[in-house]
Amino acid sequence: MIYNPHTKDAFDLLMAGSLALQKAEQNGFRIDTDYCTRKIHQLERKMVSLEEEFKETSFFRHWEHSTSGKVNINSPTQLSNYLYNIKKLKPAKLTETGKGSTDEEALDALNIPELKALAQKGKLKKCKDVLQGFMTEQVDGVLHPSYNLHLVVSYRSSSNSPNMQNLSKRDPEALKIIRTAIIPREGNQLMEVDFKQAEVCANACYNKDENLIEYLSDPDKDMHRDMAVQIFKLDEYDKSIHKGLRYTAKNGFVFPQFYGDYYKNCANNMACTQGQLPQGKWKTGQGVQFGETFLSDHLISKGIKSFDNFTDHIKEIEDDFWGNRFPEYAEWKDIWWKTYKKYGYVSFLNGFMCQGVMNKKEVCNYPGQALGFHFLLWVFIETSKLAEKEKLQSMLIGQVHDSEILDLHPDEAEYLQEKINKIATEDLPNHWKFINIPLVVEFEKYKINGSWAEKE
DNA sequence: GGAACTCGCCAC
DNA sequence: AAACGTGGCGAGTTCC
Repeated sequence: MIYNPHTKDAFDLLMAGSLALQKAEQNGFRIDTDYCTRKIHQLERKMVSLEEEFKETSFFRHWEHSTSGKVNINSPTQLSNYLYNIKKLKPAKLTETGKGSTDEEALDALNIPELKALAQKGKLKKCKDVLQGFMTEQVDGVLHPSYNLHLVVSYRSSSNSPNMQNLSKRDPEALKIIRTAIIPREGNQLMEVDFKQAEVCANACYNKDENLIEYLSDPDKDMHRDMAVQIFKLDEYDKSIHKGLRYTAKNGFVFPQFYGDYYKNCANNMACTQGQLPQGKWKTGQGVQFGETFLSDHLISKGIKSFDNFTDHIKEIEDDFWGNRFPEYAEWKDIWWKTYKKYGYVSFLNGFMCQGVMNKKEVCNYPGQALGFHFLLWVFIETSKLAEKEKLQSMLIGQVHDSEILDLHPDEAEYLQEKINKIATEDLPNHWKFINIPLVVEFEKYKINGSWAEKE
């Protein structure tokens, strides 16, 4: 993979970008070191008791008894060997190299209650490791992560020492443990500025799909909602009841499809992993509940009576998705792939290019990933310039692909929100004329003197 | 005794 | 025909 900015504009974006990021690295994230120390000890105590609980199970005693050396309960290799070679259990799934998997999903499928304490200990250990990482990296109570612009094939950024781009957010318990450690400067508050659907917007700039543009331009339209209605055959969408199904449609169908996944994986993920339904024929009272209804009862009432029925249904939806809903997007993928095969490289809208050996999915995914991040990088640079020019007390401290994080002085909140909104929604589309959809940013503020776990 | 690999899991 | 894109990191394990 060879890639380089091949216009001055692209070169300038990376130059200005690295300077703005350097400034943010220098500012850094303030952390509560006393909290980290306390929490690490507390987590260690909980881990010890969970480990003791696990070691009293007959499951563990049998594992120990049937192993020649010393058992390391933290070793996925040893666990895999015990479960699949010694006990001869059938793995629910295999790893990349063809061995029996011991990830959460695979272990859940085995239905061994004794493993629950072990899994819980693993989760706490991950949290502890993050907090310990913070303590290792902090200088006078401040984290100075590195943000890299030169490491990611798709032109996104990466972060390390510590990685501030993968802090827990989905799991509420892990979110609280980890993000309570991140605090603003005295009297300040943390604020995130997020692009709404950055990568989808970026893709629309390339494929110019009429219906996709319509979805992104009309605030009342919502593709994830529409897909939930279609996938689960809802008579009408009720936010208070069907929010979870919308989430499943978004993360189990729309995004995987955009990245190149296919109906079988999507069906399995949505029905089994997220919907909690079994592989075969469905019975009454199975699966996740929404409102008063079980998923199995609802789908059966709509004529989808088994996993195989559901898979056929998702196959039809996939055909409809690319054939009728976003046909120009599908066409763009083919043209884009042909262009790459003809010339051996592809040129991006904002002056970057990539060449080298790539498959179709890579070739079709990189432009959107790059541009989505470059929307943010452009805003980041302008925000940084603004803070310097106006000698603001607020400071940029980090970035997560489509969002920027500020350590905000409350007196400057209103001013900055107005300015950043203008930069993102007016100045940016003015700078890159190929932007063919309205860009939207959302602001999330956290409590004054409160941590990154306490929304305002 | 360290480099390289594998696995699992967090984010977008 | 096959089948999810981009990262970082820790721990365990294997290779040299």
